[in-house]
Amino acid sequence: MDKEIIKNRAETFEADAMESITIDCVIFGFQEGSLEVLLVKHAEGISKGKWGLPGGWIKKKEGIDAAAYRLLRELTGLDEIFLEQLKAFGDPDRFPLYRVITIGYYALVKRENYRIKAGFTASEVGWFKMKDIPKLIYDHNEILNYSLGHLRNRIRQAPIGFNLLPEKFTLLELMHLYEEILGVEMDKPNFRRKILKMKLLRDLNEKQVGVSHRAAKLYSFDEEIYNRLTKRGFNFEF
Amino acid sequence: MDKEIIKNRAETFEADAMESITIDCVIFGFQEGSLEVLLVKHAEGISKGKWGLPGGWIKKKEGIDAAAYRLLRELTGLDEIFLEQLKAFGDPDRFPLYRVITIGYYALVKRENYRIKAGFTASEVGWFKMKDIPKLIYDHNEILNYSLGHLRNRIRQAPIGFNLLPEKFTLLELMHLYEEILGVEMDKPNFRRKILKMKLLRDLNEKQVGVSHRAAKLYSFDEEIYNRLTKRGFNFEF
DNA sequence: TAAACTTGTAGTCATAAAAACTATAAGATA
DNA sequence: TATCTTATAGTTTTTATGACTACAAGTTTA
Repeated sequence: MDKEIIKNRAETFEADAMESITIDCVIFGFQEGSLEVLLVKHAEGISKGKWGLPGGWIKKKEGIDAAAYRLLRELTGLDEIFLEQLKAFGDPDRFPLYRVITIGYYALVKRENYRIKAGFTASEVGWFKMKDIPKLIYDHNEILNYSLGHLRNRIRQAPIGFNLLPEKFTLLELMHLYEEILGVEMDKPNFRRKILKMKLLRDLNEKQVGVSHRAAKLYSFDEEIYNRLTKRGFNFEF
Repeated sequence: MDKEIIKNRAETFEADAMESITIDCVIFGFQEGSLEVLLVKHAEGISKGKWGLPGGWIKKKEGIDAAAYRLLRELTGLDEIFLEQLKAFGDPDRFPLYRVITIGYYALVKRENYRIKAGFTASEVGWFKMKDIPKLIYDHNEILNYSLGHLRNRIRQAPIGFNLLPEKFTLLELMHLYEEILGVEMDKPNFRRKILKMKLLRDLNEKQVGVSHRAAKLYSFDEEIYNRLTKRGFNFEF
């Protein structure tokens, strides 16, 4: 997201925002076994018609994390989204018109909750599978690639993958999530054993409904259980 | 490093630099079994007499990594230092006078090579052991704490610890480095076995000299070996 | 010069984790 | 009832790890 675009979108936006520094956000979703990213198509400006990461400006009295949360809320209508900073991207030529440094963030959203906020001014918004990512504006492909690498590391060291799944999920769904993100194949029984031994999941004593085969048990991830375990020295690792 | 400080140091510095955004760098060293950090004491400005991380401004036509390298070179006289970005720190109140976002970096230096560059304008520069870190200016303690956590993760996943050791080192020295940074005790024979099995180190067929006990073999870390292994799917992990 | 001491290096054993695989259970569909 | 699909349980083999013992190679001390 860069200056001119926002300028065209909403002139008032810029007056109380910091100059030369923006936020860009990689929003990951997971659907039907595929990792997807939310992109926006720019309606006007020098990048008209091109796809890019959603982003925006930081207000002068607003922390950078707060700015990222606000942007996400404006775009998706969702609060309480998992969001973390990646790093700053500051190549002097990354934006062609003048110098802008951007701070990259990545978010994980449950697709079941997601809806595009009405009134969003970008001309189009869409989910793209990782293999279908087009050429993006500026250095946004670089930011996206970096975020994927970061996600791969992070998902193995902290239980953040659950943010991409529905509230209730089966062990196989969870495994498919790991397979997709890490790009590996896993063994069902071994995966079950490993994740269950962590005693991290809440067994809901419920089963899938409406599937045309034996229904699997449903589980949920409970932050409290995780915090309790962590205090005792438990260390999530996959 | 924040605006006023630099202003007092060198008026000309600011003219070609970006506004509202700085770089701060955590420089790690390792000596006599202790992890140390390089701090500078500010000579003038509102933080006069207080210790902080070395930092500075980003020139308008300079990439952020390049700016960090330049700063490091100005401060230490060293090129080819291991340097990576941490993340941006952007609390709206982090700097009391006005809004400044800073991008944190961390560097690993070989103390054997290090010398403080003559003519550096900060009144004092010094190495501090982690347990002796004083209260620093602004949010620099937060940046430092974050960098230590990051280093702990990073050193277990990539062979970067070698940047803190002399060119030639013994396995015990390497083990002590890991013990110090990770805050754990390790078993000598087990450590040897694990690191040697990686076939990552170059056996120099040399021994320590001038030690008052049996001399240990010297090894060196060779980037080429590592790259070769990595291509074959090898994954450093400790 | 031998004994004692310090640190380096090699090897063993027990345990735990991971990977590979087999088998069975629980439904749904034909 | 037979057959199909997916869930779940269990076994075996291999590999990594942790704890520990023993010995080697030098230095220092008596």
